[in-house]
Amino acid sequence: MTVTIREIAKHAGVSRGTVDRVLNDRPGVKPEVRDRILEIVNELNYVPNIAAKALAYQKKPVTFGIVMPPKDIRFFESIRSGITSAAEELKDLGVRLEYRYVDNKRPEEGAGAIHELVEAGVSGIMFSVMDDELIRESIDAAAQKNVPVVTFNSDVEGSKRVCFVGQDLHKSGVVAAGLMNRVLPAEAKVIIVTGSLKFHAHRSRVEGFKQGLANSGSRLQVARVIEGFDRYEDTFALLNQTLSEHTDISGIYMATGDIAACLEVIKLQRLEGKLRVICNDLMPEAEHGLRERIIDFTIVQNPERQGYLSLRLLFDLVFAGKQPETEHYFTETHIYIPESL
Amino acid sequence: MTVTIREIAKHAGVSRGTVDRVLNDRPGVKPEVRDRILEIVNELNYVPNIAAKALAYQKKPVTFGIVMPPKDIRFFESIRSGITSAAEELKDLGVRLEYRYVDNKRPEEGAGAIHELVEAGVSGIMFSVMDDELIRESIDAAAQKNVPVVTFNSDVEGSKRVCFVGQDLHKSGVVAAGLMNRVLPAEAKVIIVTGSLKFHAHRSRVEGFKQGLANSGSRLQVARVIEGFDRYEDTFALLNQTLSEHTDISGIYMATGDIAACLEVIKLQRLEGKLRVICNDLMPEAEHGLRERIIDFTIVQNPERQGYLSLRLLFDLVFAGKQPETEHYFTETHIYIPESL
DNA sequence: ATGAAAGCGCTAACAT
DNA sequence: ATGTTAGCGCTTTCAT
Repeated sequence: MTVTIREIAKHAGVSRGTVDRVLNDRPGVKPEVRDRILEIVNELNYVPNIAAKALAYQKKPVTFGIVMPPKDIRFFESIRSGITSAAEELKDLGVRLEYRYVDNKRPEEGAGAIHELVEAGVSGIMFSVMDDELIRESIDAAAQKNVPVVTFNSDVEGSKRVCFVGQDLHKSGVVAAGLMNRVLPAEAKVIIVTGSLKFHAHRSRVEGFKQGLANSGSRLQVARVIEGFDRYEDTFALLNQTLSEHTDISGIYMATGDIAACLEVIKLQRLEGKLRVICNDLMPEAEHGLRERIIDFTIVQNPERQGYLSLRLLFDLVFAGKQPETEHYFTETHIYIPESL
Repeated sequence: MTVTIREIAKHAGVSRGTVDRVLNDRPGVKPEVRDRILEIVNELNYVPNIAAKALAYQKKPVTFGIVMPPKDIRFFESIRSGITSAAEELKDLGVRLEYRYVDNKRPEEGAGAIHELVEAGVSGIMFSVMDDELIRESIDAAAQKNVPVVTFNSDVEGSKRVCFVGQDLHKSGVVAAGLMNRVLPAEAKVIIVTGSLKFHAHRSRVEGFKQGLANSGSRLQVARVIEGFDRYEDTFALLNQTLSEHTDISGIYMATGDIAACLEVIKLQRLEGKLRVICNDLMPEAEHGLRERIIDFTIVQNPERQGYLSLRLLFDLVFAGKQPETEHYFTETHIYIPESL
């Protein structure tokens, strides 16, 4: 027999309305009554019926806000598709989505979006904008008003977000090292391309790679780490120069940075097939590089799943009161070669 | 405004009960009325509300039957975990599961299970038992009685199952070839281990592998294809013999077969690290081989997803009347190395 | 502070 | 053959 609100009410000798008030933290119940009801709820192991809840909410659908970089950022496409498929499943349960696209470089936009959404009465927020003090405050303010925030893809550490869903950057570096080990001879030299070592996110992959080499007792050498600052020109110039100067390089790990620039340099120097190249993610340039057989492997961390899971976690929290089981949800690491496309 | 049954009824000038009868193919409606209602349903683009449906079904929960090999078959563990997580999501919508574990080698058990489940009144069946005439008949009989069957992991071709969810065996072979190409020198020799070339499923991977080599213009040579009939002894003996006779082999593709046997032979001949070994799936032996660095890669096709998707498809079909979009759903192909575990 | 009752959209049992 | 109505479990509004 499933326990319903009616049951609880009967046991407590009150009306269902009162039980509902208690369960949803609404005011207007004497503390002692509230306590007694909560006790019974626990004792009887009451679990709300989602279908009934969804049906009752029909008039005033539950809305979740989503704050992320603009649509034209290709990287977020697959995350969006994951969100969409979760939304598809939850549509039947009356869940609506409200997107806010903000500039990653302007924390005030992200913070503003959160504020707006909270004012608009959303029941939860998915958030993916680069870490910043303004944003942290904004998330905490939302938490204060009982609007849970789930960060995805990039975390806002130290904030009161309920959890983070994203990649394990360190691990992707370790995996890249593992691959290099398998495709290169023992003492080969490789270089790493990253955005900027100042950023934790960029550094993680580089560190993972180095640690991966160390852990496996590899004798591969990292000849150089190039910081391209995610700009085409810088990446192109530095990589071009490095490869000209060091003709004994046999592998490149594109940890972060402009893949197109990397591909161009390789073509320019006619190194196609002579270098083993590993990059991350399945953006169009990476796919292109794979198909052209310039890139050997790309390491992907299930972005669809990131989107799907974030929304699902928010839903479970809001609808079923189910707290996330961990603070960090990492999506699985997968390796792609052209044949697996 | 969402279109409800009430709306339809109003438009058609009938009662909601009648509309319900039409929508659920229940008897007792004049054909002309039925047609008119269906017309209106289409015109107004009616979509049933899942939450309401689930709530109404509360008394008599919808049950899906699952027929698969016994629990002790490790391979099905991850598929089961995928089923479980879908079931978790659907529990709130009143979905119940009824498992039947049957011997893969005894078609009559599988056929019997389907029959029983249909008699027991399940609303749909997930099925994974090896192809056979008896089974085909049983699936068709279920279809006749309006009980949809989704096959997963291994298909029952030619039957009236609504769709199949599983691996793309050919593709896994192609990917294996792609990997071999990258880790072995141009003219190296490899051998393939399979169960029996008589079985379509076993053959597919082997063919995929060969075709993968051909397509990429590889000069790798397949020195031999060994049929181990999925038995430890046969696999061990044949592989041991082959590797003794051909000392110029530099790679093994374990397409299908006993991985433990393969690992033993390699250890026996002290070939650890000298051979590049690629296998499939993430069973305990494969994991073990990966960690020991005897197996270089294992190719996995998302078994959790197979379980999850099969149940979800069944649900969508039964609850929302959503027909599967394709007859074959293939899960994604992923490559694992020890570092990605 | 608490109770009673009217839905949310659909199903099923009962009436006509 | 078709209409009516009482739930399914929860929320919310209106009484008390």
